[in-house]
Formats: sequence, C-alpha cells, structure tokens
Amino acid sequence: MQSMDVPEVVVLRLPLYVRALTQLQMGGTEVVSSQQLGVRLQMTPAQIRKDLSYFGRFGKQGRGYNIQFLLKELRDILGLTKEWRACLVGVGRLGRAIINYTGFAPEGFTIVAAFDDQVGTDVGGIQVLPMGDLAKVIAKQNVTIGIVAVPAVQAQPVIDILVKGGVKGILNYAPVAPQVPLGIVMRNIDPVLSLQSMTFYLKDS
Amino acid sequence: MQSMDVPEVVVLRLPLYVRALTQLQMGGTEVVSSQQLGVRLQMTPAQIRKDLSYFGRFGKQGRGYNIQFLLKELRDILGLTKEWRACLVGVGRLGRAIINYTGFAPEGFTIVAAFDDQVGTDVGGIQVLPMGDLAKVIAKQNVTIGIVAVPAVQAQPVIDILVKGGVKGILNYAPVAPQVPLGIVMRNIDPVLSLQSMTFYLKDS
DNA sequence: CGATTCGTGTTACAGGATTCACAAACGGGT
DNA sequence: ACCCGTTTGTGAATCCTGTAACACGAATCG
Repeated sequence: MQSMDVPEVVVLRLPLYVRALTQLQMGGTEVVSSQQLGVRLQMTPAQIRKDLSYFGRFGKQGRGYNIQFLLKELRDILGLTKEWRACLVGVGRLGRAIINYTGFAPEGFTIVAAFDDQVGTDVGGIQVLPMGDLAKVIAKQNVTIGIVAVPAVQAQPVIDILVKGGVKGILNYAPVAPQVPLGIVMRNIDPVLSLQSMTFYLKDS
Repeated sequence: MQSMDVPEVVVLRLPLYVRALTQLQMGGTEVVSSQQLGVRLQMTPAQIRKDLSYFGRFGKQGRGYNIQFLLKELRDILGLTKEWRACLVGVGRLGRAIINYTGFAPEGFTIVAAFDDQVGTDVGGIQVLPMGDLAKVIAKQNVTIGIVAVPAVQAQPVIDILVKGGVKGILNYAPVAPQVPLGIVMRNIDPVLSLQSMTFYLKDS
C-alpha cells in the first residue's frame, strides 16, 4: 500500500488538482503544465510536480500533463471511481441543509440514510430512521462514511456509535474535537474556527 | 505587530485552545496543565506550551494555566473581544442555512446583511438586498467579513466585488480556489474536498 | 524550613516539507 | 537529422514544524 509513505499534506492537495483539472477540461484544454496549474492554484510548479511524483510519472517533458489522463490517474489514486455511501446523523437545520446540498452527488457521494431521535418525516426524499437502526443500516446498505450534524454535546457519543457500527470515515460538522480510534479517518467542517483564526489577521488593519 | 513572526499553523490552533478552555470553564475547572489540555486535544503538551509561548508567559510552574486568565488573553490575541460584522452573498439553500446557523452569534460574529439577485424576501429576519448596494452597506454598516455562498462560477466575480467594496476577510463556501489580493484573508469551507481526501485512506480497507 | 514534586518556558535537535537547480526528454521547425 | 525552446522528474539544499530535554520557579509536605 502506497498510502503509508505519502505525506498527508500531499493527499490533502490532490483533490485541489482534481478540481482544477476538471475545470480546465470543461474549458476544452487538453494539456497543462505545472506552471499553468500553479498560477491557477497559487502554488509553485515545483510543489505540484513533487506531489504528483509520489504516485508516478504522468507528464511529458516539454509538453506538460495530458489532462484527461492525469485526471483518470488522480481519481484512481483518491478512490473516486466508485460510489461512496454515507449516512447522516442529525436532521436539524444543519442536517437538512446537508441532505439538500447538491454538491455531493456529482462527485460520487450519496447519502443513503438519515438518523435522528425525531423519526418519521421524510427529508429531501430520504426517510429519517431511529438511531437504533444505525448498525443494521450501515451493514446492509454498505455505508462507509458517517456525517455528523448534531449539537456539540451529542457529537462524541454519536461518533462512538457510528464507529462501532462499522463506519470508516467521519465528516464532522459539530464544533468539537472528537476522539476516534486509530484507523478511522476524520474531517472536521467548522466555519467558526475558520473565522476565529481569520480575525487574528484582521484585528489591526 | 507580532502577527508577522508567528507561524500560521499556530494561529490556526489557537481557536482550538479557546474552545477547549471554554468547555473546561463551563465544567467548573479553574486551572489546567498543558498535559491535560494535550489529552483533550490529542496533541503533545510540548506543542501547546510552545504555541502559547509565542505570545507571552501565561502559566505558572507547578500549577498550570489559570483558565479564565488564559482565555481572556487568547481572546485578546485572536481579536475575539469585539463584535465582527459580516455580510452574506448568495441566499440560495446554502445561504439560508448559513443565516439560520446559530453557531456564529455566540462567538461574536453577526451577519448584518444579505445580498442576492433575487431581492426582497426576508430570510431569518435579514432583508435581502441587491448586489448594487453592496459597497454602500459595507461602508455604512462597518462590515469587515464577506461570506460567499454562490455557485462556483459566480464565486470569483463576487469575491472581487466584496474585496473592492472593502471587506478584509472572506469565508468562502463555493467549491473553487479563488484568487485574492495580498492582505485579504481567505478561508474555504469545502466538505467535498474533505471527503475526497478521506477516500484516499478508505479506498482499500 | 528543606526536600520533593510538578509543570512551565526555552533551547537544541530531528524529521518533514518546500524550494531549487539541473540533467534528461519531448516536439516542432528547418 | 539536428537544433532549440520547453517542461518534466528528482536529488540537494533550505526552511519550517514538532518533539524531546532541561533548568528553573512555585507549591506541597513532613
């Protein structure tokens, strides 16, 4: 498994490349140099080349990278060729916004189930199930990702349940820094933290 | 200005400290050691001490950090003592979810205006104004932060307008990597990118 | 009051990550 | 067939970040 000796920062940047390349492809471009990509993404060409070189040799000297080919490779590396099935916990305002968010599906992420204490009502075509059904649904529906949209205090217990249920990755919207066992991948979405680090630079200007 | 020689990674961690300390304070704790904080935040005590030492000497040997004092200091450093006024651009599904999000206000971030092409309707008690009024409102209402919740293609032009209008920081929810002039602080909120880097680790397990 | 324990702030170090620089490769033009 | 401008991939060098070690101040205990 190559995952081990690739720095995590590099992995975090790969999706940026995928996105930029996709946009270029939409625009009809067929070949791009690390130089041009660098301008688009505000980074040095050297870094882009180094990053890509962790995974193989995708470019041609004197020409650059064939976009279609590089995209296919990157999608493969990131595991974006298959569909990923996620479940959502918490169907409050935030949870409903997440269900209705149209950005996930085109990238292959599908929310197949939603859980909450207030059961019953359908939201955006998805039935809301009781928390008790969680483990069963994860197993039966082949869910690998849990999306957490509950209040802060409930986040840790919910995440524990998700992990015990067999989820491998967690996308956490709750404003906490939850603990997960080794081997579980977590990503936090936290606009307040972003703002709070921003104000440091804004405070005297 | 001390901002210059403090590494950005450190600044990004400060809000985490603020949050953890606040929770401890709620729980009635008065003093905490870097050790204990480290357990809570999954980081080494050494790093916490080093981070804090960029800004001063806040702890007492043999005792630890007085939470109330350290919190005040950190809030000061981050500029969280005053109220920050933001405006939102884009009142679609995502924009409305942002307006209704209850996590901003308690931390001192207020959305004072919203802009969109579809004018008129009030959303969550905030009137939606036409884009043409943007510059005027930013100046009159003392807005320093712009929140972008428009579709990808409109993001860059909207950000240009916000910057020209005088905003100093931008919280961008659109799935793009926008260019901003030097001196403007940008933070991106992008769940899809988070998921796409997650799958790299999930793809063979 | 002296000894012991605790935990800070700081300096030194090791490991990573970014940038640099250059040989090798490619394509187009002549 | 050969040259020239271009751009890759990759060690080497530089910069940055995190960790470990330590000296010292503060509190506690007998």
